[in-house]
Amino acid sequence: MSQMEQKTAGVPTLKRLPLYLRLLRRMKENGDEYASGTVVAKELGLDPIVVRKDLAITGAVGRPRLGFPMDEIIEAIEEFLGWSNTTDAFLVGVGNMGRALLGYQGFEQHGMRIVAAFDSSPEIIGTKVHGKTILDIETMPALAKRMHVQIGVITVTASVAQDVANAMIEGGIRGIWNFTPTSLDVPKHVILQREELASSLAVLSHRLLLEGSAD
Amino acid sequence: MSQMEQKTAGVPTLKRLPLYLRLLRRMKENGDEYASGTVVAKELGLDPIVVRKDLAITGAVGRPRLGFPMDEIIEAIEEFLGWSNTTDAFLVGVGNMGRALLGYQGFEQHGMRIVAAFDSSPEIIGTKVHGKTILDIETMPALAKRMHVQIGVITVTASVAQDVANAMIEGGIRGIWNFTPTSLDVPKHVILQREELASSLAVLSHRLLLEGSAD
DNA sequence: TAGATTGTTAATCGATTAACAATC
DNA sequence: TAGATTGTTAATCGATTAACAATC
Repeated sequence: MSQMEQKTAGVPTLKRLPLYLRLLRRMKENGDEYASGTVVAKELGLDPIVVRKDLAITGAVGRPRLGFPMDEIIEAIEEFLGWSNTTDAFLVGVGNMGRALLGYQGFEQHGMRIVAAFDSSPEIIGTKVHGKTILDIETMPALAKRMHVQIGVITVTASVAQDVANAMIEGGIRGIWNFTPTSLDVPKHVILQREELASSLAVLSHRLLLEGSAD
Repeated sequence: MSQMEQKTAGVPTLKRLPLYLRLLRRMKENGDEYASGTVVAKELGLDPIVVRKDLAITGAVGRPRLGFPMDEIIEAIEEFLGWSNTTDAFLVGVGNMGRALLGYQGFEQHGMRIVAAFDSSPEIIGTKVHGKTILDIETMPALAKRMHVQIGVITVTASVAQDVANAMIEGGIRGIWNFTPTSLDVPKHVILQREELASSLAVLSHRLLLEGSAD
């Protein structure tokens, strides 16, 4: 229906939008009918101007003095992120991290549903993890193609991550969420999102160091 | 011994340093004696100028035509991040994510060692997870103080995250790595690092949306 | 009206990108 | 010497911060 042009946003803005969304949903549960950028900013410890700009990019229109009507602003963020409908995902690699992600209930509120999980180990294939039967990795590309799966989550050992990525691409997967410390090579139409725990730790470590030496 | 001033770096640089470090360690294993910014950049898909600037900030000095002596550059990065000695950490909340992190072997190569894990559930306390006995959360602050633990990893349910953070601060913990979707309130001398899976998913989702609508 | 908030325009800051001299 | 690479200086780009008019 809406033929409107999808605007593009910078990465920092995109990363903050889910924080707003989570808070706004909670405020809605509490019965609030409007949300002002000021309140959102204070609640999340952000600058109000940042929040206002971020919300503006979603196309939502606020009312001076009141803020944004709750349903409109929530829908605007969901629409902007493509979270109005959840996208199907496959997960490959049922180790520690894979199990944790399979058990995490929150993804559906963030636009993604893990519809199947795969592994290569005969001991794991066929077992159930968090209610999902683990399938043979060999069957993954064909199944991805048939089900038009868009997102692939990689939680295997670093050494086989590239092979798994290749298989996902063969299956028509367009977005890869990589939890391994491997730099993947993919065609440029495939979108890569790397989850790098070491990077977070580096930021934390460096700040601890500075803080400690400030005495 | 070295009285030198610790330089400060921007967040983007800090996040890239672990990628360099991992690659350089692998190159060293392979017997390489020098590493040039050019090679590192190509291997990781980054701009060579970015790599050069990032490496410069660690204080390492390269040789024109050759690059950086392997041992010197590795040590410079480790030193800069405070990863020459591993820092002790406590983990609180042995659910899906907590278990995954306890099972992850890689943290010690990134400056952190989880020396104990805690939970509040009587069914879990006393059991072993990945070889570590789970302790009662009630004992955590005193133990943190006694052991001078610096880092606290929070993997509990969102609703109790603030309580756990408070207990950690009571125990003298200076850096908190928060895996829950809760905005924590902490004194300003405490360093917060939030791990927000929804943010990564937002970036991926938005790009999928743009790519898809480009047809 | 008075006042809080939106939305926009301008200024600042920091990161990335570009250009190039110095060096082994 | 020739050539690849470092290290530095300048230019560009984008994000954050500041200022302020418009509005209900």
